[in-house]
Amino acid sequence: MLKLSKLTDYAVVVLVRLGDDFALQTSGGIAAATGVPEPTVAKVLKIMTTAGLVCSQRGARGGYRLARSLSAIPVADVITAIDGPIALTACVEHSPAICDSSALCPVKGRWDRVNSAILDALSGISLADMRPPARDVVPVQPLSEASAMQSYHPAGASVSTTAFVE
Amino acid sequence: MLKLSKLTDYAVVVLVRLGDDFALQTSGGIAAATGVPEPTVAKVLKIMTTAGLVCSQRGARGGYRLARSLSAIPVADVITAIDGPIALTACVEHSPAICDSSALCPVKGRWDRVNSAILDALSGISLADMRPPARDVVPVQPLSEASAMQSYHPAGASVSTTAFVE
DNA sequence: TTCATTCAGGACCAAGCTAGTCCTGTTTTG
DNA sequence: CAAAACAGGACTAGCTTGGTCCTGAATGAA
Ligand code: FES
Ligand code: FES
Repeated sequence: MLKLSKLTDYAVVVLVRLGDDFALQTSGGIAAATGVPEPTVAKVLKIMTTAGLVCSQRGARGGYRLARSLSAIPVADVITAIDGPIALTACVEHSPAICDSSALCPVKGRWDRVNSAILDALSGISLADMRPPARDVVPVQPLSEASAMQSYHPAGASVSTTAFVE
Repeated sequence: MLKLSKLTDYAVVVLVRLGDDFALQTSGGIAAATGVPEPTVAKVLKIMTTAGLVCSQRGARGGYRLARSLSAIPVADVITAIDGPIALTACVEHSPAICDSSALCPVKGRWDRVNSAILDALSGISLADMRPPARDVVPVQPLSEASAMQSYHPAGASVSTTAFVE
C-alpha cells in the first residue's frame, strides 16, 4: 500500500521531541510528553539507538539524546532504521530478496530508477523539516512518572485505517 | 517496509506486455507470455480495467488492450490503482483516514511534504520507462539530483517470486 | 555495598493484510 | 445453444506488524 509503518510515525514524533532538549530524556518522560505509549517509545528508541540515530546512557539518571541534530537526520534514515532498506520491490539493489528469474523478467532492473527517485526524495527532507514551526515546547519532566498520560495514540497518526477509496 | 505490493509488480509486467501489441490479448495469453500465473494475471487485469488503465472486450475472441500508451501511464497510476491512494501516513492530505488527535500531534501536517515528494517522483516515471532497455527510448526525467544514481544491478534485480519459474 | 533506576535485547501473541485460488455470472462470437 | 473470455466476489493460508512483557546488565546514589 505504499505506506509507512506506524513505528516510523512514532519514531519521528519521538525524535522530534528529543530534538527539543539537549538533556538526557528517559523513555518514560518522552512517553509522557508525546502521549505515545511508553513501551512503544522504548521500542522505538532501542531501534534508534541501534541505528545510531540516538545515544543512550544507562543506569539511574540515564536516558537518550540525539546523536546528530534534527537537520542532519533525513527522513530516509528513520525509515531505513525501522523498516529496513527502502526497496519497493524485491528486485532493487540492496534488496535482501533475490529474484530467481531475472533472466525471464521483462522489467528486470527497471524498478531501480523508481526506487532511487524515492530514495532521493526521502533523503532530501530532514527531521528538522518535520518539526512544527513554532510550537510550545513542553519542558522536560524530570521524573514525574508517566501517569498523567494523555494518549496521543495516533489512531490516525499512522496509516492504519483501511478506508482507502479512490 | 515501504514496499510495493506484489500485485503492483505483476501489474507493471502485465501492462508492459500489453504495450507490446495493440491487438486484444487474453489473460491466458499474457500469462503464458510473461510467466505470471494466469489467475493472478486475470486479477490484475480486472483491477486495471476498473481503474481505466486498460480496456476490455468480453466474449469469445475478447481480451484486453491498453487504454493509453505506456508513456502516458505514470507508475503512480498503477500503484494507486492497486494499492489505493499513495498516503504514507494517515495524516496526509487527501487521505481518507482522519487523525483523531491532530490537536495533540507534534508532526501534524508535516508528512504532506514527504508524501508529495514521493508522489512527484512516481508521477514522473511512466511505464514506458519500465520497458526493457531494448525498447526503452524515453529517458528518465531527473527528479532531484541526489546523486549518484545507483546504477542498476542487472544481476539479482528482479521482481520476486518463484511463480515465475516454470 | 546495596538498591532503585534505566536501558538492552529478545520472546511472544493477536490482529490485519496480502496473495493466490476458485466459483458463479454475463457478454460475445459462431 | 455452446464455447470463449471477462466480471466480480468469496474465501483461506501465510506473513507482517503492532504492541506487550520479561529478564538481564549498566549506572549512580544512599
Ligand atoms: S497524527 Fe494526525 S496530525 Fe499527526
Ligand atoms: S522479477 Fe526479478 S528482475 Fe524482474
